[in-house]
Amino acid sequence: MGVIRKTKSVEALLNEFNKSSSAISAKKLIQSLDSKFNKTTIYRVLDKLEDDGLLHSFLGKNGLKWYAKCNDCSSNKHRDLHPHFQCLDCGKVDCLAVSVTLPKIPNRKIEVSQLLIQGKCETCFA
Amino acid sequence: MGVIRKTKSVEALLNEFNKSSSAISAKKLIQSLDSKFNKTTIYRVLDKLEDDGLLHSFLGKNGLKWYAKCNDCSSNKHRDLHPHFQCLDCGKVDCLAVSVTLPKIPNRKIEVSQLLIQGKCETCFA
DNA sequence: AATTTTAATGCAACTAAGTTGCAAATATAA
DNA sequence: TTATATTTGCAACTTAGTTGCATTAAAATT
Repeated sequence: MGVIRKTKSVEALLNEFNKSSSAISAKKLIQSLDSKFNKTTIYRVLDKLEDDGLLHSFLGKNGLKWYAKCNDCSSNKHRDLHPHFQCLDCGKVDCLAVSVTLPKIPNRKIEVSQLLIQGKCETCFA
Repeated sequence: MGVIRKTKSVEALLNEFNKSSSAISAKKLIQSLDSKFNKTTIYRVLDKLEDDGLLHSFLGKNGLKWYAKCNDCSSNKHRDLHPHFQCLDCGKVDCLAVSVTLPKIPNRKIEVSQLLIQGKCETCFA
């Protein structure tokens, strides 16, 4: 969790997340930035940006890793229930600005929780 | 979705799920039954049992695939919000017998949803 | 500004979960 | 008992993500 340096890769990745409000998969980022950076670098920078609270990650369809910008979740240390919606047709993932109340679970300590909702998005739901 | 045959592998796998009420990862099943069946067979039988509504699957930590017996979820076609709890210490996954109400999402068609809660289980939460 | 320290990068090789094609074996139907 | 259809094992493959290490670049120190 060292201080984050202003490198080209950090800049390029943050730029990708500023371009769209959707979540982006690591796979997609590697494809998009293939000519500029090595995939190892991308995985490592994403990791670091998550550690530093600028991004949060979650698993989508097929166990693929997705990242999205943190808006207000940095304050509560990612312990809120952050729902994501993935379209099973086009694959797009959106962060839903909705809060879900967790069930009560006695004798257990909740650290993270993720809710993935899958179906058809506005565009594909004709 | 053909008729399921009473083969040794089907019997062995169902037996594993009858032994414990916890969910079991495909990885674990392959390890347990390594001497008896090929991993390909295990993946295929799990697939089939899920198709036939005897098991349901979801993704746990690191995108690993987990399976659990269907108790009452076969009736509503797996469209209920079925929460799972995974212990980040020992890795165990339990199906929680709690129902969670989904947020309202306009213009989208919800097909599946999964809620994974991670933290420390009763045993590891000392 | 030059040098030292520390972190970031690229590369190649690796790991591991899950998949595929095909021939052989086994279960069910006829 | 024979014919048909499904299941199995095997080996080879796919692919997202990781690791070690030498090199490069950023920031701190002098």
